[in-house]
Amino acid sequence: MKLTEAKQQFISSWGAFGTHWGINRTMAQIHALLLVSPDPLTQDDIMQELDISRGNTNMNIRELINWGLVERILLPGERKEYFSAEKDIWKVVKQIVKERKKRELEPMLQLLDKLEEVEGDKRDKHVKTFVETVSSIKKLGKQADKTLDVMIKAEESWFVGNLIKMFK
Amino acid sequence: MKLTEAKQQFISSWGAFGTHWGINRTMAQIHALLLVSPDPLTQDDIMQELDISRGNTNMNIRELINWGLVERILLPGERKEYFSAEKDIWKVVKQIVKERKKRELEPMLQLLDKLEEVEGDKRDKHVKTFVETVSSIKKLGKQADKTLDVMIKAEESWFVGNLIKMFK
DNA sequence: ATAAACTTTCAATAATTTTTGAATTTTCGG
DNA sequence: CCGAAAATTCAAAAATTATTGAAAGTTTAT
Repeated sequence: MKLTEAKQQFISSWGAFGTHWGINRTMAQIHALLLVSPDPLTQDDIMQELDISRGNTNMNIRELINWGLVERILLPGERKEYFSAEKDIWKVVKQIVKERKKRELEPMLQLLDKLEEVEGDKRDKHVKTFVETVSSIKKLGKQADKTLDVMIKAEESWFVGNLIKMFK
Repeated sequence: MKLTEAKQQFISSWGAFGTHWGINRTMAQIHALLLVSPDPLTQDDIMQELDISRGNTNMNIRELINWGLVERILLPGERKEYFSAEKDIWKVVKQIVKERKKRELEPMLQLLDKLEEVEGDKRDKHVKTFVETVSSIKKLGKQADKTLDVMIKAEESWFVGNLIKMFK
């Protein structure tokens, strides 16, 4: 397979992958393109490669920057902004985990804390099932939260090493 | 907070949560409703509680059954089908992990295997960056795949116990 | 201060996804 | 086997989400 074709496939399937994870196709595609580009690209480069509009490109680059996955690079003597993606995949994964934890897991745990305190007689099976369900989700969620905290701080080698030990 | 309100909030936020994970709102809401219902519900019960159409209800129940999160229950002497969700959250998580691994991670790893073999001179920085990116994603993906396999087979107590040890 | 180069915004439009509900098919007690 | 009850299908409609592109805003070199 030629590089051009391989690149296309990578970008397109990274995009499809993204949509299964609540990330929009274009954002994932821009990320993929930057991941396999040896040098930083401009907004125009990206527009051209992916054949998308200026506004769309701009919006999604900004979103990638918000997620901490892409950085803006200013080359001395150049007017244009360049963009480059973090290439260390472990860092990328940690960054994504960190953001999703903050945006999704933490608010969910807060809500569950509130919901657990529902009024009503625990002998009523509706109340009982509700509280039990909420509590058990909360319990697992809290554990996940702690685990992810450790992961976010960990070096890849340390983390993988420990996982391997665990499975022996 | 009253049970009715708490239930509403739980269902609605579980639905919103789902949409961040590529699951449609209604499917997640039906799941949430069944999770907090002490007894199995019929299609009509679900339609009524969530105020959605028959077709929609049917489609999403079937999808939940495909995911292995809900089971069909036939009560003796009853014509109607009843539905019930697995209440053990650890089992639910394992089931979701299992399905997503099969549907998303495994195909991605297969693709990366192919893309890694791209033709071209490794001294060309475009080729080099492409191969390096693909390889490092593949490496991490394979590790994740193994870890998830262990998790899928594990008992909650064993798994959590080991995680705690790891963080000491 | 100006103008060219570049970035950002956002209302309109397009594409995609979800939902509806009526029609069809299946199931099962009698 | 019949008929009513329940389940399923699917084309059309609605809702949601993504994309465009032109206009407005910024920045920088001179």
